[in-house]
Amino acid sequence: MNTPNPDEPLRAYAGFHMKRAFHVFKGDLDRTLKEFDLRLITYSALVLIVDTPGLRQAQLADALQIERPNFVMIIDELEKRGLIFRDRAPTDRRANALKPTLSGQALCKWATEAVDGHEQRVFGMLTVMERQQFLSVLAKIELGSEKDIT
Amino acid sequence: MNTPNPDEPLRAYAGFHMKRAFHVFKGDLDRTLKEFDLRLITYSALVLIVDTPGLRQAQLADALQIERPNFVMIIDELEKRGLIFRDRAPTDRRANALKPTLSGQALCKWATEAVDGHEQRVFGMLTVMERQQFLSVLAKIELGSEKDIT
DNA sequence: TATTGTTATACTCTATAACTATA
DNA sequence: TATAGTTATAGAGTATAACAATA
Repeated sequence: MNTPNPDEPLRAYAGFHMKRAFHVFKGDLDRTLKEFDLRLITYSALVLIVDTPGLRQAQLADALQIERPNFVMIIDELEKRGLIFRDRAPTDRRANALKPTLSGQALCKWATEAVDGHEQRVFGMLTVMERQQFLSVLAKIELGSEKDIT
Repeated sequence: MNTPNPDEPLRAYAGFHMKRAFHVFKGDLDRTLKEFDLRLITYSALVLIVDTPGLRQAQLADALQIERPNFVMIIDELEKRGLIFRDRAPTDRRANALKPTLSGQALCKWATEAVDGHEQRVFGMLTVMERQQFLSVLAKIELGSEKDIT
């Protein structure tokens, strides 16, 4: 503890490196999505609406792990651009069924191709097996939180 | 793209899972550090000052990858609590040499023990090899950003 | 009474311009 | 003139309380 080592200036604790790696990753992803005037959160919402149309806002916000009030602005943004629209849910007049427009589906497809390119850039130096194992560890960490909520 | 699959509601692109895993990870780490009235960034700064005392603020901010203006408040916070102090650099009266106090060293040690426990919790379900490979991939992603700055 | 979407708000984190004192 | 630390500020991202419409 009290013997600084110039060869190892940063103590190797995971939280620090996880933050830095996420920062690098997000930087490249943000640059990639900026071409389409999307952010990580708006792209995530668009993908989800394209893949599973008809869900209500609360369900989407829950899937994206963001608070409902913050989701309103995100949906506003996508709707103003004509990428998705709020449809009245037939069974519950309080709820909005979120659905993609044709141009929303098209943009989602183009952006996803660019995101594939981004993943090639960021994961390019990894073997296929390293990449799979990395994603599997991410999934395990995500699930780890659920066991805490006892 | 247009065929939603209820079994796979979330398309598996890495950025989304990286964000969620980081969120879970940071949540547990924040809860751990709260015991010591520390945040990830103040803990990181304290560790760095304890391990390599005498560095100036710009060097620390650079190592922590945060902007110099934002680092001032962090140092203020640690100094007010008597965990570190700003010493005048002998060769340059503009610069501050950052050094830990005895109580700063003690708190760093206790907090680090708690952080070790946090890593056991979050990585507990991984094998030693999975954990090593995960950290090695994080390091590779971090380094990936340096090759972009050509 | 509870829930959906919404508004307003506040707090953290991050990024940039500009000042001061030294070099 | 350039740099170290600082101040002020603005923009994201995130979290909570409270309201109207509906269940």
